[in-house]
Amino acid sequence: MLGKKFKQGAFPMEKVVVRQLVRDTKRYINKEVEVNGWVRSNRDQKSFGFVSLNDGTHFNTVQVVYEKDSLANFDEVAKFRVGSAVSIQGKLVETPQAKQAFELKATRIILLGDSSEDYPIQPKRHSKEFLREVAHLRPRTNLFSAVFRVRSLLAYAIHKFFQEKGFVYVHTPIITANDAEGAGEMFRVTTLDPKEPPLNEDRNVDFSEDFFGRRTNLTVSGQLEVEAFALAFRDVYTFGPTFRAENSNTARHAAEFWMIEPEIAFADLKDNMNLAEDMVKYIISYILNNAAEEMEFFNKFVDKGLKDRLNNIVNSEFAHITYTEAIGILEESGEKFEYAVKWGNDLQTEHERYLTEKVFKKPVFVKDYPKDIKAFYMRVNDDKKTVAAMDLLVPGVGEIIGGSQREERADILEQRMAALDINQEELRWYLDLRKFGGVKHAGFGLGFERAIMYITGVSNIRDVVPFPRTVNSCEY
RNA sequence: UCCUCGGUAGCUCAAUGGUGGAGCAACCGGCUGUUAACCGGUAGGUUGCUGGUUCGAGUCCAGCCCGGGGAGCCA
Repeated sequence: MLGKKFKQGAFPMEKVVVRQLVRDTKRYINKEVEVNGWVRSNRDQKSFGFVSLNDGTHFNTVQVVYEKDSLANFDEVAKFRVGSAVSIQGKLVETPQAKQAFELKATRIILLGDSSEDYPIQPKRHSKEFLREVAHLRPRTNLFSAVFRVRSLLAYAIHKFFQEKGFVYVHTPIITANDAEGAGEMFRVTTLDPKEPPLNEDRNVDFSEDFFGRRTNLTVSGQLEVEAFALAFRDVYTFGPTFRAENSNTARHAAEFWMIEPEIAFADLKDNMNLAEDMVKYIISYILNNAAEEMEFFNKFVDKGLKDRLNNIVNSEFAHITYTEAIGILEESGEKFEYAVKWGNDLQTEHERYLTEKVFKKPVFVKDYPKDIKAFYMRVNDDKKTVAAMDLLVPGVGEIIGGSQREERADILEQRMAALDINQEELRWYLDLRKFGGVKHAGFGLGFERAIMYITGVSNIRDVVPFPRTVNSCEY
């Protein structure tokens, strides 16, 4: 439909979107076009005025000039409020001396949808906290227009990266019967009546009466399932929603978020880290090259060092250290940490930030963590004390990727599950993968929103999710 | 869940325990090139809720609700 010619009176007029005008300006200069969009601002004077028009197809607005002499409904147009939807016909002209490269000299302006006096989005700075309360309107602001366009491009870049490498995209289930996925509290999925659930002989809720005939939850990770596909397709990835019912109240946690989980067979931890580094560099490059206006905006108004930092990452090798080396660096740093640095304890946020922001000043992989602080499926190293796990820490956001080589030796995996009191019957299928052609394999999870935060500089996860779900908050 | 800071006009913020204000937005008017336009005017308030102290509470105290920042858990 867009770009198609249609009859307007006796003259054909091309209906265009702002993206076309920006990308292909020369083609439209001195031509009559029609643009539909929403008014960002309207500044009228005695005999002329300016509308900043945004149609959502590009970060930029188009300046529309309207004059009393050439517009029959000048007086009405002068009163069009911010947020109104309008249709504008006019001639595109170059404006070399002005702030913008071109503008639209209107010949006809029609109000398509009025915006009432109490429209909350004003042509001024708003706090992000306020805009969260009007999540249905905030995509019309510069910041959120840029964030959500980058979100879309980033999803595409991730698919592009994996598809170009021949990875198979796997839709792992959203509803799962595993409650041993090992990543925190889960949301129950049920059709039972909460007021009068069926009870069994022990007067507990009888889940055999439930929809699936058993207890089910929303997934906290597609990893276990995607391992099955890695052992059939070799290189695979998931990219979908994930749900955690943790009572986490931070700028980096949401109850519903998206995660990318590649899994590669015939591959070890080193291959896994190489893949993660390639992917991070690829998606950053893609956004820098395909969202220039948005990145310029973030660099100017959100984080002044953003572009330099991202360019630096694309062009530098990520640092690699072992957990044990990390502990050594922290112990010798002389820094006063709130939490004690001790081999066997997990690294705290303050430790991670010190490593990535102060010591290396770039992304750093930390690998070979003590097995007692990591999940059952991670491969036990030869030292029997550590597992082949890795976290990628980045300045500003902290942990963005967590991954591991998986334990492919059935006997050791069973020992680990027994030690951690994990029900082997429920995960029989997972153990089967080791029994029938099991090979070394590895994978990681990338928090999609954390990647967006890292690339845009936006520091709260609630501002990179269209309609965020967090503890005690599920509006819209 | 814990620590911490905050809640005053639609928004962003002022106001020593003593008559609640400003800028922006809205509305009315002015202005021949604005782009966070500018200039003049008008309107706009149960100071988050409940209770307490006081002659008097936006201000002090208690409880609750909501939000920010930090921590834990993690992606």
